[in-house]
Amino acid sequence: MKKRHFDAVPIVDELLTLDADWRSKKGEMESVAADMNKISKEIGLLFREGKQEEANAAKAKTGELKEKEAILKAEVDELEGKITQLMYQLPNLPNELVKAGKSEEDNEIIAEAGTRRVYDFEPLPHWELTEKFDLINFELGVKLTGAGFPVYKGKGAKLQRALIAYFLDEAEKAGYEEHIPPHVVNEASGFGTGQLPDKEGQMYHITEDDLYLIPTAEVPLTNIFRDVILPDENFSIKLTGYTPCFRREAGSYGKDVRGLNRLHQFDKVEIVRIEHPDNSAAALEEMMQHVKGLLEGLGLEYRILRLCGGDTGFAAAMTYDFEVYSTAQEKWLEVSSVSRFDTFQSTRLRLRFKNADKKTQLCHTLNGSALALPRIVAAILENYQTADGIEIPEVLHKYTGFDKIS
RNA sequence: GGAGAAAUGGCAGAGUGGUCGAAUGCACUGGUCUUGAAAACCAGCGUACCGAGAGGUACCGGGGGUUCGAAUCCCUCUUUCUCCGCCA
Repeated sequence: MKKRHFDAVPIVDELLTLDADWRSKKGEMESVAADMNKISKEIGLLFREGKQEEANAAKAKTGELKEKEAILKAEVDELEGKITQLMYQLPNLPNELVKAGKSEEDNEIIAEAGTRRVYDFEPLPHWELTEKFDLINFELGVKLTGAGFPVYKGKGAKLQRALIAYFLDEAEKAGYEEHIPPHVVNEASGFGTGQLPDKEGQMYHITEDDLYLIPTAEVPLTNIFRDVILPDENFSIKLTGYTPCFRREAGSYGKDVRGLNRLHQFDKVEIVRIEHPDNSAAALEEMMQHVKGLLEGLGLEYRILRLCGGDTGFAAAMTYDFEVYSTAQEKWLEVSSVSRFDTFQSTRLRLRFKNADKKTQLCHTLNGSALALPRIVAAILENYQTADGIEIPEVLHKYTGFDKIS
């Protein structure tokens, strides 16, 4: 927890106190309940035997017990509520590989690949390219909705669709089963994957129906397995799905949000895995290889970061970020985030399996973007630009039907 | 949106105030029998929590209520089905 710069000690101390209190109160309550049940049964017997007077005498005794039980129950409920509240405030325990650190400056770069594009002309940033070739209209999005909701047009739209198809096909080849989930979820789903209550303000909330627009397909895909007990320990569940993602992202500003760098609505193909705890590390590795494969397929220069404690999300035990280099903006853009959650989500989801001893045990969950579109589009436009147009990476040709934008 | 019906264990399906955590069938697990299998027969077979254990508590869609006692009665929400309306 220290790695996160999160002081868990006061919360844990309070939890321990509350828990001890809860145990004793609960024991007391249950013994009162047991007495009540016993008396009720006796009354039933007396009535059947026609002993009205004795039964009524027994009834008289219950009043006090009943009252006592009600008081104890209220106390137990209150303690349970407090305990749950506190537990929700505790982030996941970072994996041993995760280094301590405060912010993104402390993240470790663990791999770099690809070659830097050099230009014999002055490269344009993607927001100028999209305008020049009429691929994405940001102003139109403002008119229809607001900032951060661009309108993709013509070859821009086609490129978008091609990338989605490419990512989904690759995911399918890697054994992930495609799903098209709802784009709106209920509160229970938000809690299941840990967006609630931690990221309450990040999601669009439809108050009238108490539903949330999904910030990622992770939420509906993983919640498919909420309240599920897998029958045995021989499982490895791999899901994928394309969805739009909606994020309020309050408080961001400046050049970081220019163009496609940060949007309120964007497209993403997500991969999700439900794994046996012993297989969690291997699954994470496989997912990394998968994402690498996509980036190499697209011919983009990228690097992989292992996030430090402070930058790792609340729910994750370990996260690897993939960034592609934008030559025109001269900066790294995050295009994927692959995380293992260990039992953090499965605890909230009540997602378990029956182990060899027939005991229920919590599964591990993992997920990753494979990939998030807008910044990939930005990188492709910028890195594949020529003096008079934009080339399309080879792997996309069969999806776009064209190999050049001009 | 309007009218009606329903929600019980993995599934099917009894149960309308007390001995019901819940009949029965199927499925499943173990055993007998068999060279093996099937069939038949016998036994077992929900989940969570508290407790060292004995045991206890809670759960019959969710929440609340009536009662000494609720699967059963009342209120409410959700979901499903049927009919009507509307609709891509």
